[in-house]
Amino acid sequence: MSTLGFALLGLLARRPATGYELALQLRRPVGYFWHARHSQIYPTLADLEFEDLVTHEVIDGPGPRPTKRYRVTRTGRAAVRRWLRSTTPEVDEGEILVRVYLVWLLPPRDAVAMLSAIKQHHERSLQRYLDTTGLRAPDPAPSPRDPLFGDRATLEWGIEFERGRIAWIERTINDISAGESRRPG
Amino acid sequence: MSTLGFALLGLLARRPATGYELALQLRRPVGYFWHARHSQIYPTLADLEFEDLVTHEVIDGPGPRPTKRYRVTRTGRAAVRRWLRSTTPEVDEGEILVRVYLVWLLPPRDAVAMLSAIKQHHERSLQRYLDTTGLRAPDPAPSPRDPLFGDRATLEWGIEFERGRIAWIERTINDISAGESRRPG
DNA sequence: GGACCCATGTAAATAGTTACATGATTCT
DNA sequence: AGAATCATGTAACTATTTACATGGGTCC
Repeated sequence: MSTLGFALLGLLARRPATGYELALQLRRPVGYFWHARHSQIYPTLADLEFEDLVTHEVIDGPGPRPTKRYRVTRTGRAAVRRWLRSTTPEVDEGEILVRVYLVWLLPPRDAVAMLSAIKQHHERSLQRYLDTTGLRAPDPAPSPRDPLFGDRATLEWGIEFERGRIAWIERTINDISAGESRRPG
Repeated sequence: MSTLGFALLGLLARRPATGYELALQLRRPVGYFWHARHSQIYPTLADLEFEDLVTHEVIDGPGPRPTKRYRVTRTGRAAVRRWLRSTTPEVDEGEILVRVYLVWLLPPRDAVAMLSAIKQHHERSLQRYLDTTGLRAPDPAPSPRDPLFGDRATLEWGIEFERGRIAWIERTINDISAGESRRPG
């Protein structure tokens, strides 16, 4: 199952919605750069329904076709949670934001475990970048007409990106701990 | 023409190379997260050759098929430069790193212009995120079992990402200016 | 003998974008 | 009258990944 499928299940776990409403929510991404269009969403909803992860009821609405309100099934809810708990050593970039967006579906302990796994992934990437010696802080600095200028600039971005990610994940983990201690469950 | 096509032209502008060598260079991305596999690279090289942007000579090497060393043509060089100079209001994310990687192909003035256009794009995105009120610093902080927790966390990431990008582009622009004044062209 | 590197390709599948198609209602 | 919003779908295309296929040379 695709990331989009889980994203839709997660959104439907908040409240039932039509495909159109889901498309609106995924149009401008909450959280950088994960989005989807209606042309991807409608077929995916049909797939989810085929697998009994969602159901729909027809409600009245405009348009030449019936308006469908989808809701996630018990199986569907379990499927997202199972996916969120399954940690893989290599985490796909597109997937990460969706996982964090759905972090509220897990009990705090599992949520922290998932975030830690993602953090480790970024720590490995950062280390790889830092190990790329010879390119960082070369002396003299490469001229802006030298190919090395491009190498160095993009490498610096990679390092900054990974550091930002790691810091953000650490803050999110802390927020979970703080929230958990405030209302112990 | 695809981003990959321009990436290959840019790499070949450094030095002639075989498809295999290009694949090695694009396998682990110099600069976060732009990469390509050989199965995409070989057909793209054929396309580039069809459009007279690259040529090849057969050299000896292993393997059941002839080993080809590609080099960029004069037309090809002009095509990358034209692409780099063409600024569009919306810049595709995947494209940005490739553009910066190839920034050395442009005279400093044009390079700065391109980077400024990309910076503006990120400034607009940042503003959109900052305008998403109600989600930032809500009081009380959302519980980690509340969907709003996911909303807030991913929004914070978006803001951080855009700020990091803008700072990085500004530094790169400064580096170009510094490099240019050191060796005036 | 088996794994790995060199080297080039194709095929099949998934993911994602853009464009086509329909039609009522509400706003300007 | 024209545009925008609600609402659902399909078709065609591009981008990307994974797997298949071949075969020599080197290293263990």
